[in-house]
Amino acid sequence: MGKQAEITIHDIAKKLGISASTVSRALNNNPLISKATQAKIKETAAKMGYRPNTMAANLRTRKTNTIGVIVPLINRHFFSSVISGIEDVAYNSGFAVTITQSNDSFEKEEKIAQTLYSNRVDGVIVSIGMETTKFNHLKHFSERNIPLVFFDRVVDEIEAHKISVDDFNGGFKATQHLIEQGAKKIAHIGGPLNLNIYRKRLDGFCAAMKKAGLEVDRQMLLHNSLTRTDGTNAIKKLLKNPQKPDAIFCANDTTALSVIIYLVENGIKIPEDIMVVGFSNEPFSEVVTPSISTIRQPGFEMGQKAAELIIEQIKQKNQPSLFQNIVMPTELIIRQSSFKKKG
Amino acid sequence: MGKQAEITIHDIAKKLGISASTVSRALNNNPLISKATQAKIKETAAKMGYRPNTMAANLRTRKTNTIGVIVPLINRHFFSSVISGIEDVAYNSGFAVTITQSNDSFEKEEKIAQTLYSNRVDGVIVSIGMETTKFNHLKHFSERNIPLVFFDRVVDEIEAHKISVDDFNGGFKATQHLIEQGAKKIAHIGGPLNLNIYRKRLDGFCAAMKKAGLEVDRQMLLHNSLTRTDGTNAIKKLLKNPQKPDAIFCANDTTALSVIIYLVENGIKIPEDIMVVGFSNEPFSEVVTPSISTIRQPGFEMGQKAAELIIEQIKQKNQPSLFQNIVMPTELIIRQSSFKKKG
DNA sequence: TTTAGAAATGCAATCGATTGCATTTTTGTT
DNA sequence: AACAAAAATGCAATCGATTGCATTTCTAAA
Repeated sequence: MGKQAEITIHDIAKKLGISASTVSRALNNNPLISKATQAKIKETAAKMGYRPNTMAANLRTRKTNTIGVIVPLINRHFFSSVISGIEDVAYNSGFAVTITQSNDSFEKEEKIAQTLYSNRVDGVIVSIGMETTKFNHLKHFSERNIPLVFFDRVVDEIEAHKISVDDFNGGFKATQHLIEQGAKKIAHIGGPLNLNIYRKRLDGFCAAMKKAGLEVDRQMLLHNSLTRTDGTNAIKKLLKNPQKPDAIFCANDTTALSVIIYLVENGIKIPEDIMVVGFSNEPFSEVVTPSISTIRQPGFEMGQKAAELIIEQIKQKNQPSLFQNIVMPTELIIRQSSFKKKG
Repeated sequence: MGKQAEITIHDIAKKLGISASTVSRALNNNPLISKATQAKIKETAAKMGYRPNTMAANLRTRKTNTIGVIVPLINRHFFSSVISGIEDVAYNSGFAVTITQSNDSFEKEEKIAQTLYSNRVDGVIVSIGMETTKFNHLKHFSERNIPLVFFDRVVDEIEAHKISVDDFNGGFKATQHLIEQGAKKIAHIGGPLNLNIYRKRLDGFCAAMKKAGLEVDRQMLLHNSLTRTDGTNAIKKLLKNPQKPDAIFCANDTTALSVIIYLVENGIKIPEDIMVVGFSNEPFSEVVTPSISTIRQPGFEMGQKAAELIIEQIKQKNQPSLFQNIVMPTELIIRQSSFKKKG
């Protein structure tokens, strides 16, 4: 088979009768090398089919030009949007991206973090898993001056750049909208409270209720993992209450979808009997019937921003004295599932 | 700041008064090392917070334990499912995964391939972009004995393992189903014909038509990039024909969605006036109204299989004499957009 | 033509782990 | 106790590119 030998700078050097250092410098556009020599070296390198061995360079320079990314699940629209944004910016800055998924398992998240460290990634962008309540595996990075950027599911306990959407405001706007549409008994199906995105959405919900002088009924607050099944169970539970809700704010669109499907199946009218608002603006939200009112999260842009921040940190070597806490604005998208009348 | 120095096997060796080779062997569970020494070394390594430097090992062993993945767009349900499947298997076999997206740009695909090679990934899993008609950048891998596995958008010209769904059969089943539902004038909105998945879907379409003794009307065959906009333009065009279709087989769900939305907006009844079938089973297809009949593609499983195949190749070093061409079965999912009566 | 200074190139160590081969230590047998 | 065989450990080269410092070559002014 065409078992081509691997070509190194030494091969090029030998062929041209010069030293490897000169070849290395020429290929890196080092101005110490004369234009003539550089041209000759580059030409020969191309002709010989030379491809630099990044590992060797990495080992020597102690840089990998690689950004590690940890997300709960790649195959989720929001996360894959973020990844896409990260990849976009990283690629244009000459960085590779290593993607890993924790599957919301703490154990896997820890192992992944170790692997990324062993691979000496230059920086890590992470959104923590649902089970994560300890953070040593992540502190490890900042302790070693390896830039860390959190997005969406951020960690308060660690100093780092953080990018999140305005979950509080999102929860607030969603709830206020329901109130404006005439809701009085609003339920909330939220996520695990160890994740502050869900705490904040809940806080926003409560704040809007309080502002409107409405009571938050304990029975109307449910928390689970926000899967399709969880959503169905939650709506069943809510409908068993003596006090039935006239509106539900779900902490994600998946749950909202479950709720809607269950309600439609059981002949309960949306939005007339019960209004529903979700969170995240998943692609299906727009096209389902009734279409789901939701809070838009700019995933791609968050990814871009995360990559920009981490690359900036990587380039300026030492940790910045001031960490940014970027809160992306949320946008309420009103669709059929909650639209009765002009607010 | 806690600027921890990096710990190497030499540090461990020095602390224990032994040689670095012994430390290296102990950490790699080499049986040459006595149990006692090994235990002591591992303990000390843990205590000192040692983390292996993968780059150094990689350079020496000429392996990276990394799989490169090239997809057109990460942020697409099918592709992110595949990636998720790849990551799943790779992680469990100790491989890292570097993900890149070509954005369907040939230029970017070429550069990405170079970068992956420079990073000396152990293997590459790829689904080519829409613009790709030349393959030197990919042949480069197989010529250098770097395992290559294609999925979905495979390349006939290169010998390698290939994993695709049965696009022909998918197209055939979709069309046959429409015929069974009473369609006579069936249109097809397909993708670029340089991608064989779209050629095969078209072939399946034509075969089913021929089998039923139906004519394929040239006017009823459109090809574009299958975006939302393309879909809308295509349906507009089809409706302008003197001969209007009574059914449309779309080569992906996105196009089917565009078609459906346009038809609904214009008061054309689905499936009564026009039936629609898509391809891929995107998450929205199930929940849109009318729900979209489609062909299921097992993305996650394809990713798993791709990872298994490439890892197998990587481990047995030399290229297999026989390349597999795995064709995953497709499944027709009948939903509202095409269901008039029992087939 | 010299020669100082600038420009270009080369030497050799380095990054951290691996590994073939040599050497030392241990074990078991007589 | 002696010694061969087996087990454990160490030495030193290696992977390929980078880079501080030394050396050579070139340029231009005297």
